[in-house]
Amino acid sequence: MGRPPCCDKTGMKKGPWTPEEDIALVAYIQQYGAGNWRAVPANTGLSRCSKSCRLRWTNYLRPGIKRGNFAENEEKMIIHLQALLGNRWAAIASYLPQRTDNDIKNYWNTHLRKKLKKLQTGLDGNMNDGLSGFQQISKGQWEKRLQTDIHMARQALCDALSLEKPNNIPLSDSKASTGVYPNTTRSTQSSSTYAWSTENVSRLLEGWMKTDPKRPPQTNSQAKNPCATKMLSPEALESLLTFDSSTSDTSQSVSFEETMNYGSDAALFHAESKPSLGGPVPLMMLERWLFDEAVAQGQDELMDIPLDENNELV
DNA sequence: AAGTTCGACAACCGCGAGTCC
DNA sequence: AGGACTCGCGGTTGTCGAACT
Repeated sequence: MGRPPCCDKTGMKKGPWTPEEDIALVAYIQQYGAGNWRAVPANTGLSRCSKSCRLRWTNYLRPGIKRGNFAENEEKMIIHLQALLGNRWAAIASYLPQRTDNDIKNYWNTHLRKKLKKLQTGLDGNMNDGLSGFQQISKGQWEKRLQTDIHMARQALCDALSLEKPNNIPLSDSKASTGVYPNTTRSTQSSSTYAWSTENVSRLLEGWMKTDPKRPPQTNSQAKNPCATKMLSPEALESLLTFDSSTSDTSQSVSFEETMNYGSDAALFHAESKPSLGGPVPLMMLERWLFDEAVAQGQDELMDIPLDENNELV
């Protein structure tokens, strides 16, 4: 007997999600929390596979995620982490707040891989060190890095458990609470309108997380998924349907520091999808470690990849 | 202007790990 | 102990607009 399908595929809708579907999903998760995905299609009336619902939530609707507009430091982090961890996108994403593994994976495949290939070609023309040398990390160095990685993960977990709040990093400004994240993707595509709607759903969720002073008792799933503590109000639903993208600042960019300083609720959401490290990782420490490692190996070329104002290789 | 190719991203698929009974 | 089930991850494909011919 083969493995049964995760859900009955017959009659299941595929392809891009509509705003109505998103709203239905968000409303359900607001009420019952994320989890038990198998029950989601039945309870929401969505003709979507449970896996599709989970993916949609974790990658796009979940509050606290940022999309597109990778900062220079984020780019460098991804490059280093990819060299260190390989294509373990979930692990890489755990070091980058607000970024999903899918987003990082796509960014790597569409941007960074090409850049590095280009760079590597250029370096190979000169000598056999640089990037190629960076990738030829000895076994001992890999083990050392792995040990450090584990140590840091453990440290982060201890920190997270010892703190009253999951994240003691204060909000640097009102961006997170107001949800004014930079518009990032598909600005030129027809689906950009809907991309805005998706972001708005996420924004609204963030807003509720921060403004609702009282939280009902948590169920088991809610304990794992803080988002379950809010209900979708009619006003919110209305705003979802009438969202005007012109109200958002598309030109605004978020610095790496701002990226680090996401709010506590966002951190909760973030931890939801990235539980492996027990919460936000001390990124500055990690970054410093990565930088130091590269420098120690005399392979800091990567850190000095010339980038123009658009974070493009020059 | 129409057709083709390319690029970017959303979404799907299959598999493995973990959990529950 | 082991089968059923759920979830998460990584690779891959599909879709659509932009750029090019």
